[in-house]
Amino acid sequence: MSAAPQVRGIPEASIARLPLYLRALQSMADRGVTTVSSQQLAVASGVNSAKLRKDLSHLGSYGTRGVGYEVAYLVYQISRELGLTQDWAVVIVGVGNLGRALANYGGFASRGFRAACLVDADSAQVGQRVGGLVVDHLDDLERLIAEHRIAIGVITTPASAAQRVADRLVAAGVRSVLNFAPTVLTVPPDVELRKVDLSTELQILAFHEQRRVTCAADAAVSL
Amino acid sequence: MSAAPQVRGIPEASIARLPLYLRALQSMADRGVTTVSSQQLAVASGVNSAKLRKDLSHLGSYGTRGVGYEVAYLVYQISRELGLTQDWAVVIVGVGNLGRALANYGGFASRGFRAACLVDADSAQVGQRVGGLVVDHLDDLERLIAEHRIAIGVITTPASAAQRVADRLVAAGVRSVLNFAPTVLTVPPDVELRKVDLSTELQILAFHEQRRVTCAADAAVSL
DNA sequence: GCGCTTTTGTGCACCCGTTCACAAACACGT
DNA sequence: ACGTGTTTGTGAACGGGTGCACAAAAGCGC
Repeated sequence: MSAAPQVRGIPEASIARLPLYLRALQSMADRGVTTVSSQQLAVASGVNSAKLRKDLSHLGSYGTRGVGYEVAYLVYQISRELGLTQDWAVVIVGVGNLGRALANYGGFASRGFRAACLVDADSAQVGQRVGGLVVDHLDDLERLIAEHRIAIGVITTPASAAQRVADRLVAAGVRSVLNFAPTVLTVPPDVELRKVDLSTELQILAFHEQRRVTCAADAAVSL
Repeated sequence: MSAAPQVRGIPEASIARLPLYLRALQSMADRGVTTVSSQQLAVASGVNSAKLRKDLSHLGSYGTRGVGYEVAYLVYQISRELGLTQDWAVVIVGVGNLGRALANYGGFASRGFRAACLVDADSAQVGQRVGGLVVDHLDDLERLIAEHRIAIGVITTPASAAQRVADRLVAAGVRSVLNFAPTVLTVPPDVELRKVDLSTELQILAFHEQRRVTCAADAAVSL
């Protein structure tokens, strides 16, 4: 196991950017590009080139000075680092509009993820076909997680149900949760929880938008 | 204009947490809570209490020492700071699964946002009713933005179309963009761009999940 | 009016992440 | 074989954010 230099030392911020680099690299590979410099890849990823080099250096010295990086090799190394060389089975809990959108989302399968189960608490939804899958009932969550070896849980329920669902996912052994419900979830420290929050993003935009008009008004007054 | 203490000095990280506090506060208000301490609100928001106090102090001294904060007043102040006392008109570009989900999402209207327009490049979609709105054609984007006084653009198109859409939004005067397409967008520096990226979030989870099994394997070897 | 308790607001030290700038390393032409 | 030009990898300075710990302030009971 000497292949891993310092596996545990990669900063979280670098990890969050690796998917970005990977996407840019795959796009380049599709266009037949075989070699790329840190400068080019940085522009394509929208980051600083020094930052990019430092990020890549965390997974090893895979570049050649005076030349750059070999695209295919870098794709492989990043994929391996992110654990995308295997398929991860995902359960989507909550078959509302968003759950349906995710189930139909093509980006899953192409990137190492597979929507293995869809569950909902509403019996009227159970049995429906959504994105090539049949909706199961929430009651069977634990059984489905065990049978399909689910590693990742995605919560697209209303906020009121999200914490209960999270608790059940964790109790059933899921240790990676992606939450779309607009609420704060509490999970044990060994569970990785990430959240995607639409209205928060919009509110941040609204702040900047309002600050703009406020500043404009202030400037008008001071003229 | 002496009401604004230091409008321009609020750190971005604090802004990003204000929506979180606001949600917790509104939930408390609904339950009839009138006063809250920084400790309580911090727990409800999942943050450190000192951080919360520092965040709130950026908008003024709205607390009472020995007592805490008045919920209703804090809701008002945060809403005002975030610019949620007015309604923001939003255009959703791209009526795929995700665009539909957003158009039907109830969380918009309740939080100061209004999906004013839906547009799509596909003529087959135009004229359909989605979430109480009729889909317009992408060709009319500029006219719709002007007529509806659109301030915020949401991009839910395929990645290949996203940059062109962003360019048109910006050219039509939109300066706040929320991008769901899995691609890096380039906009002028005075445009506020935020992104929500599903597959990136999943890939970050996959990294931690894989690291877990790697560590477990390493531990097994060293035993 | 006064001391006691509670809670805010904040100075300070620490840590993580970013960016600059440069030496080491490699390819390539001659 | 050797100099030249290019690009990586990284040391070091910098900046922003976080959390501790405490003084200042407000309410409350007596």
